[in-house]
Amino acid sequence: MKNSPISIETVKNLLEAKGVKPSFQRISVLKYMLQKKNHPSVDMIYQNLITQIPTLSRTTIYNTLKLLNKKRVIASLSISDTELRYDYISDPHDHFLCKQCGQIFDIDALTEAMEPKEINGHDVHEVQVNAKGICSSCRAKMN
Amino acid sequence: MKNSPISIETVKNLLEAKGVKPSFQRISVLKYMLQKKNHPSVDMIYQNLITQIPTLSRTTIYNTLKLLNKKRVIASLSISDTELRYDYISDPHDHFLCKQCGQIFDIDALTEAMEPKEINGHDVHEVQVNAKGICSSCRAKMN
DNA sequence: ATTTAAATTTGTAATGATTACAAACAGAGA
DNA sequence: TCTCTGTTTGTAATCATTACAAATTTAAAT
Repeated sequence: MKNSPISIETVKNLLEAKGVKPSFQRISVLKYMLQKKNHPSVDMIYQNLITQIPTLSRTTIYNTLKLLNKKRVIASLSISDTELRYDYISDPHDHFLCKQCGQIFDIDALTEAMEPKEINGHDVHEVQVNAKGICSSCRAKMN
Repeated sequence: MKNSPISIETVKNLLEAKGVKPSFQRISVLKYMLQKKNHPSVDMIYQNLITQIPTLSRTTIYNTLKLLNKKRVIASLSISDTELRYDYISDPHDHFLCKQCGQIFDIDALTEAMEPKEINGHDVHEVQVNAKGICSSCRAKMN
């Protein structure tokens, strides 16, 4: 999980382009996601940012993620049994969740551009493909 | 959501075939799922069965679903943001969740038998394809 | 049938993620 | 500076799920 350095300015522009007023907290949350690329939970974000923003509230993370989700900057992943995870919206791809360590990995889309707008008369807004199992690193440790 | 009548005996045999001791509560839970085909939450099952089994405990539903899941009789669906839903394991198919009413519909598999055993070195145990949007019935009501 | 052991069910308390809500705060304009 | 609006914060409430131990049921053995 290497960190890609990303400037505040870049994140700020990104938020403005999506119609989100770029507050310090919002920039921090999105910057974290863009750099870590780790499909974080609310708590992963909170635990990391609280070291830099001592006054940060968990509620702000919830508010921010809900807003960014509504503005289609990030997607919420219903892949874990216990908590929502979030992902910056970029090229289409699928996800693999390790049931052992909880890490989520990007994987190539398992099927070609499957984005029907309608199924059986229902309006389709999104389709997510979730694989689950044991990641290579955890399998190695199990020997 | 029409109820297919299913005999106790049928459910009992099904459980035994999967190595699950067919207690009254377990039969009741699985019979409910087979008849309703509604991908229920714990609470949906509980609210229905409590009318027939006044002593029923929610914990029993949790225990039963966990056991049936382990024995591969049912699958747990991470599709709702708020609660786990469960589905009897039969022919491969995908799911559509209505974000308005919360109903889950079976849909034809969006892609052909996509069950890789390995992706990027990770062991894959299961793949779920989840569509979300607004169901036809809810859309009609929104006019 | 009685006794015993094991498995199942039940009820209550704890945990943990998320939401509700109102007070505190910050920034933009007049 | 004052005011208005939007943002952030902290606390309390809610809700799904799990932990756990007591009570009950079942099956086996005598």
